[in-house]
Amino acid sequence: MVKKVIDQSAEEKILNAARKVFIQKGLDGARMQDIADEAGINKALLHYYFRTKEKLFEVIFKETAGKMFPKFEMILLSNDNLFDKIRKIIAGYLEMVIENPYLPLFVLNEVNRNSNLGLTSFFEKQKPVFAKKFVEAVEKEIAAGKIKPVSPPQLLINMMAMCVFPFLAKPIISTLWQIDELQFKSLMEQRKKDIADFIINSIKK
Amino acid sequence: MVKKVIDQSAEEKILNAARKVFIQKGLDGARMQDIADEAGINKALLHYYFRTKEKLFEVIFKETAGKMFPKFEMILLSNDNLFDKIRKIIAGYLEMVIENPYLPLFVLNEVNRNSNLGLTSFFEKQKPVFAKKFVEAVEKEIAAGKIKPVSPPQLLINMMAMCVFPFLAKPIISTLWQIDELQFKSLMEQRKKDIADFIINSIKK
DNA sequence: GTCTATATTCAGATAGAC
DNA sequence: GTCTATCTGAATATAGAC
Repeated sequence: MVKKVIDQSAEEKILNAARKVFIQKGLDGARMQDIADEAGINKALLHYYFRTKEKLFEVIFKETAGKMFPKFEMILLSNDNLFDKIRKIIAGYLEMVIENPYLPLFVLNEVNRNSNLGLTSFFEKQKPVFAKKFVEAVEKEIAAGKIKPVSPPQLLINMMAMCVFPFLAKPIISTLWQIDELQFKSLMEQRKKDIADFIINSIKK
Repeated sequence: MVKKVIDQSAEEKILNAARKVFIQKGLDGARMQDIADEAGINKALLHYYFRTKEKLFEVIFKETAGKMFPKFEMILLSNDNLFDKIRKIIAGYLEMVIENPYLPLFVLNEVNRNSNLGLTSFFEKQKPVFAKKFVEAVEKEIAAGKIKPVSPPQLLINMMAMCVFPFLAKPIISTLWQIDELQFKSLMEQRKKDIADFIINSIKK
């Protein structure tokens, strides 16, 4: 049987709807009815495909969390110097967050939940590869006397913080500086360069 | 009638319990039964004092959000130079977050909610005083040629980001770097100095 | 003011026809 | 596979005794 490409299968419709609703409202705030409405089908079908709300959520979460740790290994393995690596990581990461502004709060909420959905294991898989390479890259430059002796974990935390935080605090920032949607977006675009400069200025000798 | 000081009034017990439960689980995740249990009283009394769950939540939220914008005016009005002001703001802010590690996620969640509890107005009250003084302090130093020409909003975002973000991402950080509760705490203590240095290194000429 | 018992509403999940 | 109708449990909220 030929697969239709124009309209989505029920399962795809559900996943798209669930993604939208869960990311906006979180696990507790989301309603199966909301998801069904969004998908244009009925509640029963959600359970037919995914059995329970938690299982459906888990699918969405795992898929989503994957986006938060993009393919940095490639950049870290490249021949670029550290500063260029940092620029590329920040640009790529900020790009992703600009396109998925609700993603950070969604992931952070779930990660801070008590009853963990086995995502600790998810991040543990990423750890050895990524963290180790990052530490190596930084320590090499320190040893070479190119940058100040900074703690690699602190540096990485700062990079992530500056990319992600403004999207978490968007309502506060918009109110505080009296800016609208468009101005906020241009502020974020501007950050692509600003953050990298900020970081590099701070660590270069 | 003499007021007892040893044990709290029912209302105080409720507020303490509600604070704890709401901050940990959020509005949607919290259960009135949890709050009643925590307070050592029964559900009916919650409604007697606060009518609805939403009203109780609102009380807790407003009280809590107040802590997030501490008394920076005092520091900004002081005779310290900008670098010392920055050091003091960061130290004070980080201190507060270390003592209330669940507070940032709680506040950011509510602030990002659609059906706002009138907290936009809350932040609007703080805006003119704080933001204006901060801009003035930064622009003065730029004009004097003491620091590089940085955007004050971006600078403030960066400061807040570096203070708050590690507590939002604590589970990720702990897993990524394989550290326990104690090590995390000492990492955060270390940040008090690190962040200020990081910022100042980045903007000084 | 504080409790027990109960009403009410709502949401997740299932049964069963088509 | 997809629907309507329904069950079941849970959570907010109220009634009413003490």
